[in-house]
Amino acid sequence: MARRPQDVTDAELEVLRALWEIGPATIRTLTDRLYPRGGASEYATVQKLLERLEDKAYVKHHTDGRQNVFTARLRRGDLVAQRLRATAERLCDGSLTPLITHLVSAGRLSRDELRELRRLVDRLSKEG
Amino acid sequence: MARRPQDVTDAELEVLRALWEIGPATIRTLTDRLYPRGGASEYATVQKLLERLEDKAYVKHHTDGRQNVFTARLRRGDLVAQRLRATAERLCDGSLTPLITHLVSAGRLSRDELRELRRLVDRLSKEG
DNA sequence: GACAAATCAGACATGATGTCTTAGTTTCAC
DNA sequence: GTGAAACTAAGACATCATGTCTGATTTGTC
Repeated sequence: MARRPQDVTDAELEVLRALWEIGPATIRTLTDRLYPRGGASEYATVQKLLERLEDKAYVKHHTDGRQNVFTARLRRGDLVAQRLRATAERLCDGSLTPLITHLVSAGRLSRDELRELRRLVDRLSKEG
Repeated sequence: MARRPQDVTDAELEVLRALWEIGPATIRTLTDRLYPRGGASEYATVQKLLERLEDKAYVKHHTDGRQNVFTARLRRGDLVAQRLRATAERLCDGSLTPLITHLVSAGRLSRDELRELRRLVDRLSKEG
């Protein structure tokens, strides 16, 4: 049982969320957003988090003039997918169906959401 | 950003899985299953994992004669639910609908699974 | 009592994670 | 060109989760 690092850490996720919301941004912009009234150390923290995210290929950057602009290479949905797959893998032998069943029956869906879901199922049934 | 411990660790999950499969069991039984040809130290490892699981109220035990028998207090589905809720919380502002949509459209469901899902949706629509 | 098996209690190493420091570089205003 | 301000680069650091392991103690059996 070797310990495995988390794919995206809590702090890293906050950075990603910020990038998703405001799009490509500099470290300064991100720092101001994530740590209002933050100083040099918070800046360095964000920098380190971005560096680690870049190591994991979840973020890329290019240089614009004097500063680096960071961009997410991963959409929110991609991360959702990844987490769902991980859960299915470790808990349901890789099958996604139990997740769906659980979500639909316990998800407390509104009437509209149910209608939406039915449309989706109908479409997939026809395609299949 | 304080670091938060994982709710159920990888090694702990292995113990839980074993409990789910074979039902209430002694440390010895679990150790033999999880660490074949394991010795005293592996026994102690399993014991420690069970202790931590019990701290989290995911496992309970009672004494049977001289030995302790451990039982899961959490079903597999409960843990699935918990993880899904956590994912929704951190990635979708708490809403489960995006998870469902993603799973259904990307889940590569078979015809039977789709039929099953449609039945479920129909039933919920009527109830709602 | 002696032996075996189980429990209890806690030490320990490793590494992930969030934070922070320092030094160096670039840019601009005056 | 000098100083200030802003950014980058590189890495140190403390904390603590996690998996593993050791030793002592208890309990039951022959």
